[in-house]
Amino acid sequence: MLPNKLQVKPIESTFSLKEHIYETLHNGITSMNIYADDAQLKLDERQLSEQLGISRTPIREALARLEQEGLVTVIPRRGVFIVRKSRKEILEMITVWAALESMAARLITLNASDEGIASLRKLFTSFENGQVQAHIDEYSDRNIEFHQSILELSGCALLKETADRLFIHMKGIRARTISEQDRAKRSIIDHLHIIEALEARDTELAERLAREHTLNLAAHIEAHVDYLD
Amino acid sequence: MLPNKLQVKPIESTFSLKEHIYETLHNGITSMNIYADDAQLKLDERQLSEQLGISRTPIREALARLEQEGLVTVIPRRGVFIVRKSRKEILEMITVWAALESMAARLITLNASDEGIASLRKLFTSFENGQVQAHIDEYSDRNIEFHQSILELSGCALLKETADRLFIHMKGIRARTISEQDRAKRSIIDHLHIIEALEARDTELAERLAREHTLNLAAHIEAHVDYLD
DNA sequence: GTCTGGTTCTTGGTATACAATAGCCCAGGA
DNA sequence: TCCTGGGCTATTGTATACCAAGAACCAGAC
Repeated sequence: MLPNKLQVKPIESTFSLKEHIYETLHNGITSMNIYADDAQLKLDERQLSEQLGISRTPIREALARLEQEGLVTVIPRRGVFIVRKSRKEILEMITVWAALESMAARLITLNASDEGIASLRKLFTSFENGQVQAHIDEYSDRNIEFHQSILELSGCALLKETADRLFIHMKGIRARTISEQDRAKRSIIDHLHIIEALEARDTELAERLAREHTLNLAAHIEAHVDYLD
Repeated sequence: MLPNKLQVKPIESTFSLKEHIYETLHNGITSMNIYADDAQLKLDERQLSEQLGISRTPIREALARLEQEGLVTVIPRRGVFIVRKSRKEILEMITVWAALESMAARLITLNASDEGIASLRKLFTSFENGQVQAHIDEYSDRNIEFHQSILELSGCALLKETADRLFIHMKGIRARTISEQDRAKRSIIDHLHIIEALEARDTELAERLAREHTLNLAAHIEAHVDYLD
């Protein structure tokens, strides 16, 4: 049966050049390995404007935004450069992240619904029998989902937003560290413990476990990651 | 005795138009009462460019930066508007802040020097005899200093940086709430307790007190501040 | 070979013109 | 009087031209 009212497309994609360029550059930067020795870290406004067929203005706006997020730095009369995060900066990000996530865990025990907490457990049902090694890629995705969900369930949008801002810089790093088998196994156990604490509404325990789990990542990076300066 | 080597000024002030405009607008916005009924919330690019005697470009860059910080919002073909934070957003900011500051307190007990912790106590020596009411303005300054110092002493620059980003939006709010006598007195007691916990290197206690102190502010605002929507 | 001085050329900063569109106002008709 | 349609205005988005600063390079002198 056809509708008797005119169906209109709900929303016109609010396409904006600077937005588009921002996303393009953002994806490009976060998906490249900026720590490779031969990585091309310099960006050229004019070259980009030619490649993309647009003027410099929207590119400059996109670059300015990327600069404020800390992905690039623009040095007057030198050029625009993709920034390599130092080991110290990465560790600080994880520290802040731990602060955010532990607060999120706390809030969940106080405010979240039982259904919300239950949804966390579902993320890991397929790994119950220690099949982590077999599906390491899928696990990595679930791992990220788990942490995103924790922040989401806290009910504090800013908490998630702030963490997301940090997360931008972590994609590359995290994908590497998580793929080490041993850590994946331990990580999944940690997650289940956190879920149990949340289910039990044990505020202090959930907070502590969430914090320690994240800080463990920091310790691991400090000890084992050597491609940072 | 005169130096036998040429003394040079260490750094040339890297004056930039967009930087200057950014600061001007930033100061202007944070120091005005944007919650007054008759507050002028609209900004005009061209008007600003005429007033300041420069072109629109650097103004647009400054506005873009302010937008990313959440101080203004620019609606295409409508204009640039100063954003009023909702009560919910303010409360979320304080929640995130609490997360950051409690982590900072934790780190201080683990890493900071005794001298650093001692410096905190000095901030409040002049208020020891309950002279808070008499010097409420000075107290307000010290209060801010205290929280800044906590984040500073944590040794995690990003922690402070992230908090500063939130603090931008709090200036107006905080100045009002702190001036209520009763709260000032309670606040100073809280601070001293936090300092004691830090001095004792009691990690868990310091973390808890720092968190609760900040969350108390949230509770107070939720209960008593009525000029937010 | 090395240092010095200047010249060139790259590159971001700024100004300005033009385009696109959302909102407003007014006229005209029912 | 109210509604509708069109065009006018206000305001940001985008393109482009020009400028200034300084990094890099090169030549010449010692």
